[in-house]
Amino acid sequence: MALSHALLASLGKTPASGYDLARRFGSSLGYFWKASHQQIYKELAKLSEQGFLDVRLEQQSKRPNRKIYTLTPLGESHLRDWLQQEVQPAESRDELLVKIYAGQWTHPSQLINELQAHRHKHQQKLALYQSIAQSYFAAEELDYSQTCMRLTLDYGLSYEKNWLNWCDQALQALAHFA
Amino acid sequence: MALSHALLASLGKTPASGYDLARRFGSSLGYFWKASHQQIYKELAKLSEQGFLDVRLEQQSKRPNRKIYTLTPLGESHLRDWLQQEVQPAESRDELLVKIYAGQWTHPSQLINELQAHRHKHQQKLALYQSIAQSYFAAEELDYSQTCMRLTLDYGLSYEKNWLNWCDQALQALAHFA
DNA sequence: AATACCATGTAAAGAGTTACATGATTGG
DNA sequence: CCAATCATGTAACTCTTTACATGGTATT
Repeated sequence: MALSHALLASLGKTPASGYDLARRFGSSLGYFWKASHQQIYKELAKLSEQGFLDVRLEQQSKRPNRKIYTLTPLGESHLRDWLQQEVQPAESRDELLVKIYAGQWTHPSQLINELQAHRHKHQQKLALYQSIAQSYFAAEELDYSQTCMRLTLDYGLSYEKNWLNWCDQALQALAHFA
Repeated sequence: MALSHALLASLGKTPASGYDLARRFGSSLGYFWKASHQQIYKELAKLSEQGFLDVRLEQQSKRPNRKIYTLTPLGESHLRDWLQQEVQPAESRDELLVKIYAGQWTHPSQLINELQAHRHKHQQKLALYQSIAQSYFAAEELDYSQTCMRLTLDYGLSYEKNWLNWCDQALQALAHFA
């Protein structure tokens, strides 16, 4: 399970609460992993039970209290162990492509509408990633750790660009039948 | 759940057994969806129970008997209904990128090795898709249905090319630190 | 003689989604 | 006043993976 490893890796950078982590999945971690808060809270409980994380309660006055999680040495070595095991390329599961595959059962205009909606969403993600690239990676010289971060963002950028190109290609091809 | 829709769509093209369908997930359907035979057999049982599929036993002499599934009119309308509901872009979950993200806990050479292994696998998938493109879509003029098929393959092609490019970029960037 | 292919499944565990639940504070 | 943000969870359900199970035929 890689959600646990994503959490350990993220907490290895900076201690955080479940809420913080959920927000990280909306930004940096979000380029390549998705997790809901329900999943995160459950997984954090499990990881601290296993001794991979320490928990500390942070009292707050005008806001709900927070549980701050920190990576333990045991958690760190667990993460290192995982890094040495080979992983397989991710398998894709894409509903839009199932729809295109099933295109014969619907009218081209139906597919065109949906492609346009998807194109728009990918466009927005791309714009977001581009603004992040500008604000966080403006420096010329990046160290090893920054390079790693930059590469995950680059993946997100190229992934969204690729989608945009494919959507355009698909829209053009389907226009002949609409 | 889109596995069921992928199965209905595929059976809408040609009736098939669970075994056949599992092989389709290794080729055409495999560009965008993944399913194991265990999942497929279970789902087929459920879909025929719901009246979306008909089953017929095909006796064989020197091989195990086969159950051939066919799309029913009810299954067809169920598929059409689904096609009209908007779907969201797929969320990615990629373990390799989690590893890059966690790069600070390991040596660059570790990441480089893994990137090379992934690059090789994507290269092989690309070669496979390219050979399929040549043998199945050689004709200039494609009808609507063929265009849909072609588009799903094109997605697979661009997806793998995108991965190769990113792997090369990542390998180059990490070479400075190895 | 060993491996791969054909062809079907069951069972258990793990991962992920959706719905429900609470309650104060801040901004428009 | 309404919506969003902060902050944590539980419960039920669905989907996916992994392990187990069987047994004949064809190929190297």
